Amino acid sequence: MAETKSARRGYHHGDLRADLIAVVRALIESDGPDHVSIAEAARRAGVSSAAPYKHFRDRTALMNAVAADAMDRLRADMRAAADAHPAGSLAQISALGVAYVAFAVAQPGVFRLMFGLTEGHEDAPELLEKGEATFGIVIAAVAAYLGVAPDDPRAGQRAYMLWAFVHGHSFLWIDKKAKVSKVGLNDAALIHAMSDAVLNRADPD
Amino acid sequence: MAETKSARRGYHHGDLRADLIAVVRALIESDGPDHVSIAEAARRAGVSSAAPYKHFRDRTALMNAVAADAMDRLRADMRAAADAHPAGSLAQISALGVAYVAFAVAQPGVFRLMFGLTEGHEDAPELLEKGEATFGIVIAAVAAYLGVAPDDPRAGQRAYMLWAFVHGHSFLWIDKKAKVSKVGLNDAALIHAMSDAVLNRADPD
DNA sequence: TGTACATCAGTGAACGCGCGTTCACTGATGTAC
DNA sequence: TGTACATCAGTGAACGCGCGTTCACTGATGTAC
Repeated sequence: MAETKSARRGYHHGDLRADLIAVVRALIESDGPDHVSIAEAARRAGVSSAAPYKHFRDRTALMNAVAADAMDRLRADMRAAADAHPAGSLAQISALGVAYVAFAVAQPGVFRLMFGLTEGHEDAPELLEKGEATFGIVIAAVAAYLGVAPDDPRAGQRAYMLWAFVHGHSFLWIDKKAKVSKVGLNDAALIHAMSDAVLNRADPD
Repeated sequence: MAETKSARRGYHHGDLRADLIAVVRALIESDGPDHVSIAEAARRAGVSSAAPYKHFRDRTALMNAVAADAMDRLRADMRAAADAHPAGSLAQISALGVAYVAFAVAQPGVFRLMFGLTEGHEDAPELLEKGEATFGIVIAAVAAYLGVAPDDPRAGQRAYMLWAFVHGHSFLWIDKKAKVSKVGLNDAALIHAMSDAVLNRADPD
């Protein structure tokens, strides 16, 4: 939040737009993306229920802004994870998966907003683009590991297989549909084993 | 539906309970699980908005009944897929994955209801049990393939890896977050490649 | 075969609620002169 | 440095809406005799 509520002075808010995004993020985590109301967000920001409409056309626009912001943060996390390991190493690829799952577990509500079938995503091609840019990091790392060009279909296929796996693992976890502890492996070991299996064995061709 | 609306005669409905479940299933597919209202369901069943409360304690109970019903159908689909192939074959394991994804794609709304973080699932341990029974089919098939006992941790681990993969693949697909066509492999080939990789290569231990 | 009655699946009207959004407005701010 | 003014981020009251749920009721059905 740009300013705490108590720090707000006078008629103008300061940076209501940024504050609303922060407040909505918090609401999404506590209530779920579908139960967030603009009215409640305005209340939390200490502002009338009509004020948000000065910054966002409607509810959908606000939610999309939160999702776009989150996509940027996810990409930054993964970028950082990739940069922490040698390019083209298996460790780098595992680290990308670990970062993805960590993001989902730390911010499950926002993760659901980004990757669920959310109303208004059809009209926000920018979101899909941001998502593809993030996936591009994975493709590049996989291509480097395999020693092929990034546009080689094999890189895209293996990267997709890994993405689907960490995506499913994330959702099973945050939706409480599988007790991860039951599997008897920690997260990182599971992701590492999967990366190894997919990259050294998968032969779909 | 037990009776079509037009076939309904007189004061009593016939089998409102079953009809409501069918109507809600249809509403879930068209509007999404979170946008289903009891009022609308009652309207579609040709009944007053208070009638559903004779059969379900509240909205959550109705939704849970739909989810439980769907879990049974998913398990039956997977049972049938398993029975169509030799026990312990790779084809059997792939077929289980294909059946899972097919269910998700055919009934995305209900799939989301079953596997999303739905309100009231905490209080429906029966759902978790049904889910675990379904997953048990996969564990058994994997154990047979690996030639280990079903309670061998390796079977559970490999089965979970495969589950997470088809789960993620399903959600990316139905949530329109990845263009499956882009990967350049069809569904069955992708799942087969994954099963092969995980079962013949993964060495987490 | 006929009647009395208990059961309970339906009705329909009502409740309180919170929502998204619109509207004419007001007052704080920054800039041009 | 001081003043006039345009801008526009806020207000607060109002709207229409559909929801979940409750309530006292009514009438169809099946069973006991």
